[in-house]
Amino acid sequence: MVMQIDLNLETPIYEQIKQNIIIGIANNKLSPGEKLPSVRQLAAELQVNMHTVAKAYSQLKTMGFLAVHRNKGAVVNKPDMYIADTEYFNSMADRLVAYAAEAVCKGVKSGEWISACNEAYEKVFRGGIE
Amino acid sequence: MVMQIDLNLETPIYEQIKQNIIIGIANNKLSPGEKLPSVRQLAAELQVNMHTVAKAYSQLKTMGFLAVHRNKGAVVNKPDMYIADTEYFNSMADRLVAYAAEAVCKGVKSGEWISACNEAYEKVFRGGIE
Amino acid sequence: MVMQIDLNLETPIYEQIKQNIIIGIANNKLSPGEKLPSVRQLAAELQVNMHTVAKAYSQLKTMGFLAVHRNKGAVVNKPDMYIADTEYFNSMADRLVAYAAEAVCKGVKSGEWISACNEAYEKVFRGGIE
Amino acid sequence: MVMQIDLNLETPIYEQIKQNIIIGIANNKLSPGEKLPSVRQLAAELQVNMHTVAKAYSQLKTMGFLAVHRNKGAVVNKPDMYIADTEYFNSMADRLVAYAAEAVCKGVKSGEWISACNEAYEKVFRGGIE
DNA sequence: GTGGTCTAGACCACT
DNA sequence: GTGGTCTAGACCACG
Repeated sequence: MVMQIDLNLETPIYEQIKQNIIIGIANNKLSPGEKLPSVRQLAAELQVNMHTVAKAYSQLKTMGFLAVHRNKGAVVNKPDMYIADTEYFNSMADRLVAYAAEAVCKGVKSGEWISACNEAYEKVFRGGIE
Repeated sequence: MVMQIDLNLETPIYEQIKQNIIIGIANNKLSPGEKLPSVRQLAAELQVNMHTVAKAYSQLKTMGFLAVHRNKGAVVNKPDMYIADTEYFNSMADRLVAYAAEAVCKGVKSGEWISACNEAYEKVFRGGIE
Repeated sequence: MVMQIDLNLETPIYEQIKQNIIIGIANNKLSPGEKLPSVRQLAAELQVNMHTVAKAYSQLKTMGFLAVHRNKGAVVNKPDMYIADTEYFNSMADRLVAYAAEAVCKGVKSGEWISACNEAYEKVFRGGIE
Repeated sequence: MVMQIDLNLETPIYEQIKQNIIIGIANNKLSPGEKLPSVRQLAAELQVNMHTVAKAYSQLKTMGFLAVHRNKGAVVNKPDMYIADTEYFNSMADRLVAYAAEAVCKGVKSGEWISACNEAYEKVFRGGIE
C-alpha cells in the first residue's frame, strides 16, 4: 500500500496516516485480516518517527478499525468491529454542514455539491455488490 | 445574529466563529454590505478573548468573505469576492474524500451518504432560485 | 488532591494516574466541573514526565471522564458523559471472574469475597443519597 | 481440559493460560495431584509458542498452584500450598478498589455491584460445602 | 501558560 | 523483531 503524506500540510501526520488507512479499507486495498507494515517499517518508509505511526495505529485501534498485538503487529479488523451507529450518523451530518456552508457561500450549486459528494463516495467505495 | 459557541468542543473557538459567520452568509442571515459587530463587541458577547475574534475576522478576510477596515469594522463582501474557483473545488473534493472513506468503512450506503450531503446543503442554503 | 504513584509497580504510571483520578471522582474528592492540575504541574509533583501525565489525561478524555482543552487544561466531566451501558456491565463481569477464580482457589470463602467486594465499593463510594 | 485462548485480546497469552488453569482449579475441573499436559503438548494444542506455555507454568509454580518437575511435567498442588494469607487479602482488596471505583463513577449501584461480584464467584466456585 | 505534535533514544514485555 | 512505556526536548496552536 502506497501512502501519501504531506509534511507541509496543517493536518497532523498521524491524522494523514489514519486517513490513508481508512481510505485503503474503504476501497478494499486493505482487506479485513490483512497485516499492516510494522510501525518501524512504515515510519522508515514515510520518513517519520516511529511514535507518530504508533499513535496513528493506536487511535485506529480505538476506533475499531485495527487490532494491534504486541508481536503480530497491526491487522485490519472485520467490519462488524466498526459498523456505524446512530451517533456516528449524527456526527457525520454535523461535519458535513460546515463544509456545505462554505460551498454555498462560494456559490457552489446544489447539483455541483451533490455530484462532488457522490464522486468522493464512489472514489473510495469498495465496489462489488451490496 | 445569534452565534453558537461551545467552549467544550475540540474545534478551536476562532474556527467556530468563522463557521457561524460562513453559515450566516450561506443562509442570508448576513447579506453583502452588512456590518458585523466590532471585535470588542463580539468578544464581550461571546465571553471570549478579543484576539480570538480578531483572528476569525482576519482569516475570513483572507478567505474573501469580509472586508476589514481600520475604523469602519468588518463588512460582508459581495459574492464575487469569494466565488469558487477550480482550486477550491479540488480542496473541497479532497476533504470530502476523507469523510466519505470513513462513512464507507462504517457501512454507510450510497443513498444514505447522498441524502446526508443533501440535507446538509439544504440546511444552510440561502434559498431562492438557482 | 494527593496521588499515590509507585514507580516500582508493574502497572504503567499513566494507568496509576488514571486510577487515582477515577477513584477521586468516585468518592467525590473530584467533583464535576473541577479543574485538574496542568500536565506540567502534575508531572512535576509526581516527578514523572509531562507526556506520561498527558497520556493519562488523554485516555480519561476518551473514556468520557475528562474534558481537555488547549488552554483551560483538564476538567472533570458531568456524570452523564460516562454513565454505564450494557457493554460495560458485561466487561465488568468478565474482569471480576478472573479475580474471583484466584480467590476461590486460594480458599477465600464466599462470605469473605463478598465482604471484600462490598468494602471496596464503600471505600470509593461518593456517599450521599441515591 | 479445554482451554479458551483469544489471540486478539489485549491480555497476554500466558496470562490467559494462567487464568484458564486457575479457573480450572477453582471449579474442580483440575484436582490436586492431577497431571497437566506437557509444555510441548499444550503449546501444540493451543498453537502458541512453547516458551509462552512454559512461562505460564513457571509463574503458576511461583504462585504455588503447580509443582513442576524436570521429567514428570506439571502437577496441581494440594490446596495448602497456595492458601490465602493476609498479604493476598490486601492485594485482592487493592485490585478490587480500582474496579469498584470505575463502577461507582459509571453509576453502578451498590446492589448491582454486589450481585455481579457474587455471580462471578458462583461461576467459578468448585461447589461443595463451605 | 495551556495542551498538542513531532522527534529521538532507551528499555521492556511478548512470542 | 514486534508494539508498549517512559523520558526528554523542541516547536506550535490557542487564548
